[in-house]
Amino acid sequence: MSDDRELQEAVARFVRAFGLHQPDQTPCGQPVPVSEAHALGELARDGALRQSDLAHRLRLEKSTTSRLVTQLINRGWAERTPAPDDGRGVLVQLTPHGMKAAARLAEARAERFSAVLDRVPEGERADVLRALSVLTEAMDET
Amino acid sequence: MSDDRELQEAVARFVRAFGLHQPDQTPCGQPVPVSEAHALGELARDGALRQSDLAHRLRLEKSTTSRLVTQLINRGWAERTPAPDDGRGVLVQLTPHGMKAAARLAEARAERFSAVLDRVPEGERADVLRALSVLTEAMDET
DNA sequence: GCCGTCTGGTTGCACCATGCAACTATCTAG
DNA sequence: CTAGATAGTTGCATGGTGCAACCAGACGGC
Repeated sequence: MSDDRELQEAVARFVRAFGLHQPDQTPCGQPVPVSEAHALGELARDGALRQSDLAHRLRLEKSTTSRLVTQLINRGWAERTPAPDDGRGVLVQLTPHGMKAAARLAEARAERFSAVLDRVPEGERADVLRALSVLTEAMDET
Repeated sequence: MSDDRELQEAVARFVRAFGLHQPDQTPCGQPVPVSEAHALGELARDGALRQSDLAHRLRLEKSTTSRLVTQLINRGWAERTPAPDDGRGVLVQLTPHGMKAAARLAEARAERFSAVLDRVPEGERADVLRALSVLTEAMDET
């Protein structure tokens, strides 16, 4: 029946409404490319990461990740250090500057999402969060 | 409180899990660029559209939309005709070929989403759909 | 210790996505 | 009829991605 169809439309609308098309700024209005924002988020949360690990989390190809990290470095937000246990790998880590950038970003996100949540009827907020998780998990398994 | 934070993480994960990064194929596995897929969907659903109208729906700049339409035309999926009521505008419309492409796409989407919904516990499907709508609406108003 | 293979990264190449600005054609008010 | 708004097109600059080719270090079997 039409649950599929509804979900399709719902997702399509969601994607557009969220403004994920913009390549050079986050949907939250920060002048930071989307990919960099994702990377920044992971690095800020979990500290130093192997580049390959980062690629895996962001679901990006290693080459893309490599360039992404290079960009972060060019902004002075991250640095590469040789992996201690494996001569091939590198560890990526935020600089203090990068930490600040991540914090700014997080704040902007919080503001945006807070505003969005304000528009969601009080009683449904938990449902929305839960639904999103359920959906993501389901997509992950597919 | 941390509802914001949860929502942020949830959305970020959702975006990645859905694979929206891929520029040259839909998250549903079809070898069609994402933008074209969106456009195709609108045109298949509502028939002929003014290019500016399409731009508005896809939340894209008119120039981007213009090129997007050109690509559809190059694939033989759409055609431009002068707008009957306004000498400046053009109407964009799918060709039979485009209709077929849209149908294929819709089917692939349905398959993917059907698979996803299968992983969502029966009782929660309606909630998920509803939550997504609520969230989209909330984002729209922001 | 050596060789074949695997794995993490980097770089070259091709393509897609987007916006802004400048320009043309057309429409609309006064 | 002219000034200003609107629909589209095209040039230019940025960004995002993957795949393939290539390099270097790691690992296993002999």
